Amino acid sequence: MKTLKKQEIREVIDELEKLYPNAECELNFTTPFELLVATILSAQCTDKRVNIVTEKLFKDYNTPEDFLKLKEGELELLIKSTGFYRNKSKSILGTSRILVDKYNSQVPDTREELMKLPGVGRKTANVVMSNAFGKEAIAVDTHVFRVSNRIGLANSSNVDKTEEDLMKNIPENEWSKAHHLLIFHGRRICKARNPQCELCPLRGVCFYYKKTV
DNA sequence: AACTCGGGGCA
DNA sequence: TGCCCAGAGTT
Repeated sequence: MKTLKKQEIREVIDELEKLYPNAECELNFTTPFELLVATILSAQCTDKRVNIVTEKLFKDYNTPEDFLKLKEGELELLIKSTGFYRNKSKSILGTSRILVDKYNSQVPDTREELMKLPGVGRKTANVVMSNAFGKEAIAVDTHVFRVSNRIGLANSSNVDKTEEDLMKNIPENEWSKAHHLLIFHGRRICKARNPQCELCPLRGVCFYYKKTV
């Protein structure tokens, strides 16, 4: 596998934008803190189920102070259907504690500070920076990783280097947009199993398609 | 690099 | 019933 040429990369982004003109974050939130909580909950869970949980959860709890009123076990019950609920409950409460104690209950907007919060890795930090603070970032989840390496926007076996490849190959003012386009494509056509290559406009340049033909 | 956490939707 | 889902922490 190699990576595409610059002109091909331009065409890929344009094609994906035509295919998904409304690609955007599908998690429901009204504040950076709500997005941070929703993104922690979204690990190995569909965003639809996260939205079902947060729709009720955020009615009663939408600030770090609110969540600190809950015991770990109480929060576990509220978020149970998102899976990994023990880890997520610890992460949300630990993060809430730090925000109240050190950040005046505000969510920091730098990757370094976000990644110090329990349960916040590079992917979650990038999602928050991009969708809550308008900073350009490429959050590499399973979809972005798979699709970009199949097509040839990246050529790497780990997510950190995939992010480096993407930042190198994609203009900085399009990082956040590209992130959403790759997720939409991964969920609808370039699926992990049985990808719908016959529906994909990127067949002409895609390394994965060339390999499977 | 491999392992663990996990309930719910869907075939 | 088996497989999979907008990851992160530990060993």
